[in-house]
Amino acid sequence: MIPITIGIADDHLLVIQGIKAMLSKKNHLSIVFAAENGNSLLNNLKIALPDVLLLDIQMPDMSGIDLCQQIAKDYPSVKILALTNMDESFYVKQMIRNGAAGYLLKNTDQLTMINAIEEVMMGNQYLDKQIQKNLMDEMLLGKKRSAQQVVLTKRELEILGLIAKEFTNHEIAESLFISLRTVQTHRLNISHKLNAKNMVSLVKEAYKRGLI
Amino acid sequence: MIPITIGIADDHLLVIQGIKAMLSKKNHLSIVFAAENGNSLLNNLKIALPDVLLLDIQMPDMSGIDLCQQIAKDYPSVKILALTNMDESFYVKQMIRNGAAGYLLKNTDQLTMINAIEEVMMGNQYLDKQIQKNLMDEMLLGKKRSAQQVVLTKRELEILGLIAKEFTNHEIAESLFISLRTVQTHRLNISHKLNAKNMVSLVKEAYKRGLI
DNA sequence: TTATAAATACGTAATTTACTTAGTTTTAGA
DNA sequence: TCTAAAACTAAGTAAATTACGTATTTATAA
Repeated sequence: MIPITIGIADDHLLVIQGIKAMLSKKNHLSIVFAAENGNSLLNNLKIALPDVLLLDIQMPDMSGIDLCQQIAKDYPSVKILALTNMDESFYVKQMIRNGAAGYLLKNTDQLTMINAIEEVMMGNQYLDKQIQKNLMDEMLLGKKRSAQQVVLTKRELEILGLIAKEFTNHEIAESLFISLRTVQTHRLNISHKLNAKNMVSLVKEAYKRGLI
Repeated sequence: MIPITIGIADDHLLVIQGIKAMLSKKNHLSIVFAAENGNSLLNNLKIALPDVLLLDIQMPDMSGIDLCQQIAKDYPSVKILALTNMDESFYVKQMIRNGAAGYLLKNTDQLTMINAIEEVMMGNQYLDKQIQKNLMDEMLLGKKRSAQQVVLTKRELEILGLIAKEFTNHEIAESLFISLRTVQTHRLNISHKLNAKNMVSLVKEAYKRGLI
């Protein structure tokens, strides 16, 4: 078996320890670093590039989704394997689009994780079984297409985030240095994109997207 | 050091592995079981009672809060140490009220965890440092008298539920056969009770109360 | 029986939202 | 590099919602 170097990025020490424990029995897998936040991750990458990076989506200082995009661009040789609790297809798509080679859920077991690592190492894509099923269902049943695959622009997402923080339109306008009307327009556009009837839908969406 | 037996309940294998890894270096700590769901936990307890139980709040089949209450009642000798991501005071209070001996956050480190285990084993209460600070702040600053302390009337709760279901005030009025103005009054009263600035707070509250 | 809380209801003013149209700046692709 | 599309910005007007004060009728507990 070819040796594989692995980097870990997760804000929970417990999870890092768990990963180490799961992988420690395999001699061909070696962990070269474990970062507890986005910044530390970027610093570690400057020093040593792993073959595979296990990347959590929720990090204290920056979004794993953004990190993924940046790392895929700056270090294309690194295979990124998303490792997270979020099983919503929205996140999966977002990560894959941003260059992730695979998507693993945190309730995974040892064999699955090692398998996933080896798959992405070989250049294949790896998706968690449950995730695959969800995506399939969504496709075939054409179920809820709306909410999740709607792409909000950066600005819209920013404003949705502030709405979720209980900012009034006026406060949003002030904090972004734009006109109240512009905020209203953005908000309305978001509502339309999400097919939202009122604020409640927006807040629910904000929850789904981890803005709350 | 006195030997301590430990049970683990967490739906993430990774976290279980992490805990095991963190505790394995200590000879006086022995893990007697690790359950991945509430049912399995209850079964394990029938076989072997640990001194300390590390209990996650989020479980696939049942709520850790309910589990805590049940276990504290059925097995009062077991010291329950909540181990979770939820740092909201609502959960902390709920767990402590339901018989938990301590509350630990998942971003904990090895020393803290072992310390917490030993504290609750000795009959003391253990609260995560950050949690302690939050609770203190809440008390001293009298900030938000914290969700659950506010008592909503049956009607108010009913209306909050409908708001959360994206009903407009008009629709609520129709479905409850009351005047629009009455709905408005109820909504306003709820907002006041919750110290809510706008709909967003209401929806968040609805989430907290499990109405969504 | 009498306070007390809950549910009901309205008037008015202020704020927010819906819908439309449109100018300017970025971004991405040919 | 140039151009078309997308994103961001902004506003007019009408409709809906919300804030706040006030008030009546039930239940309910002291």
